[in-house]
Amino acid sequence: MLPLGRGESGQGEYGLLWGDRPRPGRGRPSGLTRERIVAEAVAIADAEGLQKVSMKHLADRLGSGVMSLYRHVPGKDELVILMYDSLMAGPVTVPEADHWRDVLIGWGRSVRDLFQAHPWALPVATGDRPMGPHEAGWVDQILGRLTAVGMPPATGLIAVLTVDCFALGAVRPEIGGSAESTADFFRFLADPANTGRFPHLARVAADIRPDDPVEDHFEFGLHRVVDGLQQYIEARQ
Amino acid sequence: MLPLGRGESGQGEYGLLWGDRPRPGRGRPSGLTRERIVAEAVAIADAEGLQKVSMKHLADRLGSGVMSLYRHVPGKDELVILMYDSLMAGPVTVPEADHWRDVLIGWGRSVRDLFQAHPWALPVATGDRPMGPHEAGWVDQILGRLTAVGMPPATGLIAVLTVDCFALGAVRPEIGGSAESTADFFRFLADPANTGRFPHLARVAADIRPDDPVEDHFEFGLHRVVDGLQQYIEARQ
DNA sequence: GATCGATGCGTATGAGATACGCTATTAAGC
DNA sequence: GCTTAATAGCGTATCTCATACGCATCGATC
Repeated sequence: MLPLGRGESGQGEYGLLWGDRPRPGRGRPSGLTRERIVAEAVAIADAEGLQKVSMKHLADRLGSGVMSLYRHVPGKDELVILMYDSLMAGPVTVPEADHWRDVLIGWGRSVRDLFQAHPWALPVATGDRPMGPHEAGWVDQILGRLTAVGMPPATGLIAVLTVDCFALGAVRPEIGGSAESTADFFRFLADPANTGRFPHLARVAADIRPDDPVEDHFEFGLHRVVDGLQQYIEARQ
Repeated sequence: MLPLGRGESGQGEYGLLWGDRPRPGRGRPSGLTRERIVAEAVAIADAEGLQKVSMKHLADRLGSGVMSLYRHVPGKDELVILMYDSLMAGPVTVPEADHWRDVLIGWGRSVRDLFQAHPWALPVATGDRPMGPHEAGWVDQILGRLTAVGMPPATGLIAVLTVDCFALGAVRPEIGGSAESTADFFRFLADPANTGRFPHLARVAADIRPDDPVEDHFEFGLHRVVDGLQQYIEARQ
């Protein structure tokens, strides 16, 4: 959560996230819409990477002129913010559960799934950005699910934050071709030439086993985090 | 960990991270060095943000021509990778401790401190990048500290990864002017106009207290993560 | 001192974001 | 129907950047 800028107050240029744009009566109706622009930009980023989202490329895809886009979004930076927030439109998909523990596990996996589907969004998420309405909606929904199974709201918020933070940090190695790279790295460490340089890493690399938790460290970590939260909560009751 | 590219094998352009460059006997000795370039780039990013690190700006600071830089780094993208890895040169600063628990806590705080000092590095860390030698060195050192106080190496690795992931995800709200923004956000939620839109968040916002864990959610989460790890490890013994 | 191999760097190129201003289009009011 | 105001679409120009290319320069080696 960073600058908010609802309406024209605050950061100004971020009013685009929260501001309700009035429907104009007069004037030419717009063929382009912000929604269409943002959706197409997300499609490009998903398929070709965020780097390939240029105003020109985007305009070509939409069959419009480059400068037309600026009638609907203030600039490229703001577009990226809108792209990110748009990912969290729609309902959170967390399986039904009777215990908050399982809700949190499901939430962590949802976050992972989101970033796996849109790898470009991870650096955006960790950059300086305002919290958008769709993101807030997601958090609100998951909070609702937690309170519905008996968790106090304030506790729910901190729990959601903690799981969210872990998921955000842990999803990077899950993205793209990292699995092979990790294996590559361990092979590299096993090479005698490098054993001396990183002795402790080399020792681990030497006796890694297929059933080792490193192999699925997202699930491993997720359960440890939830365990830790459970221990805290139960101790307070 | 992504493409490694040690030497010329693998990704090619990332050989710059691991490759030992030969000292040339002949030819003009270089006034510029990769180290100086990277250090100056880091200084710019720290002071003005990563966006302001342009080859021109950098060259001006170094008193050299723009194209001279390309004799020492292949390009801008690679420079950023080098900048990131350079942050982890030098020893890890984790206080002495007798129990692995405190080592992990100290490690988590070190990671936080690093990104607080260099906020631009967070999106770099979460982007697609190879693991560099300095980063590997950091992990190796902390692994050594853990094994020194009796933790099995394989367990140590997964524990370090888990804490690292949490810290990486949790450090963003700690950066820059986020504290005020969070407060702003809660004020926003308290506004009756928004209560209906995010009912659960609004309820929490209404009764947040100064001593609430949300106020220092990094420390809170860090301890929960380590609690969870401890529970797992003790259960296996 | 001649040579070779590396560095320093000016210039040119091309991509990208975006300010400006003109034109086209439509609803509202007459 | 005609005028007018408000808005969308967008071509052009400009500015910032990264970087390919090639020449000039410099020093250690021979």
